[in-house]
Amino acid sequence: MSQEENLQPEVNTEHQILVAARKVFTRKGYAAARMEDIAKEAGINRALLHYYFRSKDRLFEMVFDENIRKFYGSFIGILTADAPIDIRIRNLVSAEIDMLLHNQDLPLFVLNEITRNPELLSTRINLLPLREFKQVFVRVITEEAAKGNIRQINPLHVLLHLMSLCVFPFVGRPMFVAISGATPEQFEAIMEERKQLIAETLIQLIKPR
Amino acid sequence: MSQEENLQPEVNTEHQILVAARKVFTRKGYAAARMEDIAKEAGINRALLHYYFRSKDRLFEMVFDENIRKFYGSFIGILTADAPIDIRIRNLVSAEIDMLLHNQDLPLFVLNEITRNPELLSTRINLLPLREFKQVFVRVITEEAAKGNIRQINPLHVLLHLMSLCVFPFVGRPMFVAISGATPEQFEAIMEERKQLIAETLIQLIKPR
DNA sequence: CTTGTGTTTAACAATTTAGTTAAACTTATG
DNA sequence: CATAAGTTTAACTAAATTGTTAAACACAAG
Repeated sequence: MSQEENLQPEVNTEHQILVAARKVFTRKGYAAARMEDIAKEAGINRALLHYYFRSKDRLFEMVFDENIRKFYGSFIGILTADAPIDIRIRNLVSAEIDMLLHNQDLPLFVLNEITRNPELLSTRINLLPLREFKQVFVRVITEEAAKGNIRQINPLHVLLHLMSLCVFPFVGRPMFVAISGATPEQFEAIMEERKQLIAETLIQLIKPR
Repeated sequence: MSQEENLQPEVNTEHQILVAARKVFTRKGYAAARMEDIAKEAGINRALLHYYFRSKDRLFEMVFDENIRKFYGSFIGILTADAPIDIRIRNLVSAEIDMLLHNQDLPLFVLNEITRNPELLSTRINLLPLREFKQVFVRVITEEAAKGNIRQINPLHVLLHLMSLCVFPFVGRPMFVAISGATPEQFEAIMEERKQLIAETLIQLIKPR
């Protein structure tokens, strides 16, 4: 029949395993993640895990690829949109923080795995889109500076400001929660507030002097 | 004789082990650190490691305590000094980045271990000085705002800006290096530049509107 | 020289974990 | 029903790792 093939791709076992693996790997990191944890999370047993995916490394590879794409995925499009630079910055910050609010474990996972194993970036294709984003970013900042819309400034500083302000709160979240006593809801509210604050900070940073 | 006791505390084995453990744990994290690695780094063998420190956990505990103290240690003093607020901010940022340049693996280690095991903060004494720093910070910002030296702003936002801008580059360093191609020397130079940029950003953030 | 502390060597036990395998069971489909 | 793919159970291997132990060794101090 014409509807034979997978009406609900979410409920086949292979996909369930991938979802479970992403959750476990992203939360605990490669070293601390146990195949048993993933099996339990997926509601199956270890034997079936290896039946679908040969090894822990293969599973991790897929999760890492997906996660690193997600990590910078939200950045790329907005930057080259047809809008004034400060609008683009507002949209960029907002999109990035929205993505991070939905994937709070993502940054620590990505930064961790890259630190422990830099070849994840250098040997794989993973680096290319990241490089491309950086080039687009540098070009945009340089062009806007040439037009006089913003001041002359090393684009890498702007990039570091952007990444720092958006990403760090999610990496430092447990420490922030410990010292501030914020609940998850309060943390989320603070990050919503920060969207504006961060955008204003960045606009202030690049404003002609 | 009067000079019998330890003229060079750096060369006794116990201290050598602690230095080695700090290096290995801080670089690789608890889960990935091997007792064998620590022994090799200290130039001894595993048996002697257990002769001095009963277990991996005990060793880790000491390293963690030392590291978390170092992590916020540089913050505390400067904040209450007798100087205009923007001078204090400049000094704070400068001291913090200097500390991080000398302990580049520190932030990822601390944030990682706290994330994987939040009780490290909640059950131990470790949280107290951190809380104290936060209280001092909030008080200083609030007082300065009351005096009209700075604008009304949630001190937690200022704290997050400060931590984000200072700490993140060291957590994201491998990714930054991968996309920018910066050498270690260039990275260090960029961070030196950023001292001023970050201080200006923070001053701009709290400036009366 | 003797003694005790620090140290190495080497072997060992215990535990955890990844990965494999064979057999049995389930279930949808022809 | 018969078959095949999916799944479970249970046992297993192999490797890595922490921690222990006994014996020998080095060496400084009495």
